[in-house]
Amino acid sequence: MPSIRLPDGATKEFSGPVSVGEVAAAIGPGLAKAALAGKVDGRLVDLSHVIDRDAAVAIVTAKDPEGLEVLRHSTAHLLAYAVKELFPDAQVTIGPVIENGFYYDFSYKRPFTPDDLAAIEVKMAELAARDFPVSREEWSRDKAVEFFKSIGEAYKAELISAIPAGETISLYREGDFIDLCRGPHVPSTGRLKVFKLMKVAGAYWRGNSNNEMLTRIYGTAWASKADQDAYLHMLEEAEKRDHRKLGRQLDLFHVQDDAPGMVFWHPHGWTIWQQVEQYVRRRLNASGYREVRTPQVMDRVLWERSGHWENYREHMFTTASENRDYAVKPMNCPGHVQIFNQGLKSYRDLPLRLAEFGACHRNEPSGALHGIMRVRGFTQDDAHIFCREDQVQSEASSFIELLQSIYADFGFHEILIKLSTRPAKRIGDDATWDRAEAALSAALDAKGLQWVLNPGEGAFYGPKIEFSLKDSIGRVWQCGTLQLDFALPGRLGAEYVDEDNARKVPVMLHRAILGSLERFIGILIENHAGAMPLWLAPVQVVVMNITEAHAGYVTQVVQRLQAAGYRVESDLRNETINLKIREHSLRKLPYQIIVGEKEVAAGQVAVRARGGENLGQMTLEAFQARLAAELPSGT
RNA sequence: GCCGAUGUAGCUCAGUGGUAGAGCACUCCCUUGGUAAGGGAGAGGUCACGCGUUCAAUCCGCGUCAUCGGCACCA
Repeated sequence: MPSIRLPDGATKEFSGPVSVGEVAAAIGPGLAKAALAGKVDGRLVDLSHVIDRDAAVAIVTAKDPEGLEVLRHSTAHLLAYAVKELFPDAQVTIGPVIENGFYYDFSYKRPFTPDDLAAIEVKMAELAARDFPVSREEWSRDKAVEFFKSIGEAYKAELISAIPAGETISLYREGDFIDLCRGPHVPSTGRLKVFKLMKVAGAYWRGNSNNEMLTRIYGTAWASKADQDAYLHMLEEAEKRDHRKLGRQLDLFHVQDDAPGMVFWHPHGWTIWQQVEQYVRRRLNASGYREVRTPQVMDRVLWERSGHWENYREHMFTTASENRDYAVKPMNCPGHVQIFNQGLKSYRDLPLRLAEFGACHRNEPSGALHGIMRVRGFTQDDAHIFCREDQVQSEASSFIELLQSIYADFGFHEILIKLSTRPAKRIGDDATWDRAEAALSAALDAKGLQWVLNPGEGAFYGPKIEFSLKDSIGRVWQCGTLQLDFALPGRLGAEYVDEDNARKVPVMLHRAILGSLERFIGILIENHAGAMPLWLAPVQVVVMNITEAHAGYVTQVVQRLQAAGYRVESDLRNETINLKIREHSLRKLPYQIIVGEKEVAAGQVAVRARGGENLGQMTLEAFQARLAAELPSGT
């Protein structure tokens, strides 16, 4: 006599064991129709799951996040079913749910083509329309291994073999297709109505690049056509703010085949760069950092001492001259230690904070390159803090404050923090790691910050904090980092004289706020969809005339604004005002000034703001006041 | 690096085994126009690069390079 408690607090009594689907039907026919799965005492189960005792039950529909997951998972199975129908000798492997959809990896004698994808999608729709029931079966592990081997599914057999012997596993059957799965699934394939296959890609078996490459098919699935259309529309919008596209359209930078992974910055792009760099420079100077500059190319021997030659040799660009081998610097830290090493340092000199807009080169794998976000030549807003161990916490603390303040000036207010602790393979004794991890977590806690622990993910030489920011369309970018290093100062012979007159090795903190300037500017471009805020905009104001007669007045206005420090252009072309406005609007300039008969007569300017808002006529003083008010105070 | 796709005018893209096209941009001429495209004419390409097949290759094959989408990598 199970008594079923529903989420709204109501209870329903049943005279005997009852399935989740029957509970849904007892609540109402609409719900029974919408039901995809159930939650019994918090556990997600199939609609066919039978309840034989008192329980809390919730009916899961496509409106619930879990329901959408079930839908997507079942669609992944439908994909596998369709592939097996069309390509019987393809082998299935895994097919999980991911953000916005799912994928399924197959092993097949040839990769699938976009044409195959279209055919598979048609087959999926056909199998869905036939509305096969999806049923759960429980098998013994050994029987399942035997079965999948017998039908030639080596990968599935391998996956199941990894499950402890004697355990019962679940399989799901729909039509002629059966697959290992924890479930739950929708009750029948007819529930799968809104889906689309997106792309094919290669992926390594078990994510290991030593293994064979499988063919992965990505798809998306939604509760309604409207949801899917909205998602596809969002993808189109995201494509429009692609920094590579905007970089070309706005004439900011380019890359070309002759220099893969290196950026050619054009005047407008470089103006943005300079605003960013000079802003960060001001903030660092005001925070006790000393800016330095170290060589691009240094002798192999130095890289051997630092350990880079041994560990990262294949990622370094090298060169040679007169019987000496050199490497182009992939990091700035060894150079900074050389500066620290000049002259005997006292504990009174610590903490010593050396900053550099350091241009580094790393020979990234060709497949990793991506616009200006992942490049081979990049510039870090890098700095190394040499300090005593007892200064780590306060240094970490003031770094975090600086980072938050800088992110806020760039308009990023949501910051995600991860603390990565000691990995299995590491140097340094456990007591030192204890103190280091405690210092970092204490610095975070003292600020009341939310952070997540990333156990075992620290560098071999010390724990680290990673800072990620969320952009205007919700994407997360890891930018800032703070890493403790117990190894490098010692390897490169850094030491200072402490109060007790003993020579000691300083602790070094590697830290960056923006990370790579190339990448950060790419993020800014995508975040603002190319419409940079006034303080970063390459051209802040354009002044244009309506006819030739007003050209002189335009030039005066431009000169006055330039004298006030603004980045201003004139547009005196013999073109219609409509064309000029259109072109400068497409360039996403913050302000356009229009000068004609009326403005010259009144000694004023007509102002048009980005977005098409006509602000009407005003004096140049009033316009300048408006500009000044728009610049963030810290910038 | 691995799998797949792509590479044609400055840009966005059509196209064909037989001397290569559009729109925009560019040049020149006309137009002096008040808040998102005024009109006309013209110029512009080693069809990524190399080697093959063919009477003939931008097109077919092989290789290289780069870009794009993933995977792996990211000190």
